Amino acid sequence: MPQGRPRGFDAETALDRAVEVFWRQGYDGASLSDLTDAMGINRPSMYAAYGNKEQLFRRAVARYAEIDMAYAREALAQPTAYAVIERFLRANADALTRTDRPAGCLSIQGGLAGGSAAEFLAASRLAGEAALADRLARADDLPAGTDPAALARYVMVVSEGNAVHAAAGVDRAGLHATVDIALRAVPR
Amino acid sequence: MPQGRPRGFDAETALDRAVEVFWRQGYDGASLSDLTDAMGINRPSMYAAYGNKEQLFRRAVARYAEIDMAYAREALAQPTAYAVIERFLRANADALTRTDRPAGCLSIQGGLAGGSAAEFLAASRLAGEAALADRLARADDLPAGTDPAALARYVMVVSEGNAVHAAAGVDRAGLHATVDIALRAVPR
DNA sequence: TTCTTTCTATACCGTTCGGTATGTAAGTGA
DNA sequence: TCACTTACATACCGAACGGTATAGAAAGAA
Repeated sequence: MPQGRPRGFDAETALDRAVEVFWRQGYDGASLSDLTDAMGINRPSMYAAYGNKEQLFRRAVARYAEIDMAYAREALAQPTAYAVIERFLRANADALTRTDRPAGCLSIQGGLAGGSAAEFLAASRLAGEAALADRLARADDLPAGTDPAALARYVMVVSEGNAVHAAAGVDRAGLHATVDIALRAVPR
Repeated sequence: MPQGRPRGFDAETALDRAVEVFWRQGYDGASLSDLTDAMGINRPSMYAAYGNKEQLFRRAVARYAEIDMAYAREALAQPTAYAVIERFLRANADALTRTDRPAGCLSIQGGLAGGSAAEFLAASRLAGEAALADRLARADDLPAGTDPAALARYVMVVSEGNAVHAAAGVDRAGLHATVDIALRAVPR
């Protein structure tokens, strides 16, 4: 059977551009024209390749998790609970203030109020929190009586608060100063 | 000079309804129809009374700060730095999970990505942070070497992270458990 | 009552939204 | 070379957006 004309753009490269637009403008704030302009393709190509705006967003979030949140998986591989948390919060502070990326993080900037995008992002954040709680529960170096789920939630709260601050323009040193204080609450 | 027909609604009551809509749906997510329906007025009355959507939002944020963030001013009046912080974070956790109000806080739900609403909210949050930093700088019970601005930023990070969590459905006990941990980082 | 002023109601404005129909260009397999 | 399949480009769709023109209704002052 004939193959047909091949696609004239790279789907992953175009997705990377979409990530940036959603990151900077949020799900609702990113119009199809904004997206397709940045992706260098036109509307029907986007619909053919990704489905619709919401599916494009989900793909963008998955790509973001794979690329821009790789540091989180590295942090989970640290040997002690304290090292996991410190590494996560430090790398998070750096990721929130990369000069070649929008400030803050896609999960927060994408949208918090109403809509399916907000629900999807909230669920994925809580999944990350659960993964951290699992890792902390498996650590053998936490003091007896430490609640791994509560500690994981605290760490995520700090990272989300830092994301809000980064989006408001607080610089890298400011975020790390917050991490300095936050780490004092972590048992070791 | 003649007075003209008096307004048929109470401007503050209508504003309270607008606060709820913005809180639940965000600035962009709240359409004029959503707003005027909830306020019980029609479009021209809204424009005559408040100016336009953005000015209505600013009035709503001011009203929110006056009513729903009164706890913050009470917290600043506590006698010691530690008491100020503990009271603020506890009352914040309660405010984020009131059953008669949307979950989370208007300042975060209103919008974080792009647009003048996000900038306005970010500036008002930083103003609150500055007020807390001022109060902490005036405290005489903080250990020498404590940076009041950094500590204030940490406290705001925790409150913002908790707001994100509350919007994602975490309950009051969960937020207070985070505050339990967060307070361990506060010098006393 | 009459005049003046302001509020209210309806209907509408141009623009932008997410999404799609349609015709044409560009490749592959026979 | 020809048939076939798929991608691309343009132009368009109905709906919803923020905002407003216009006309009628209601109150106080004279």
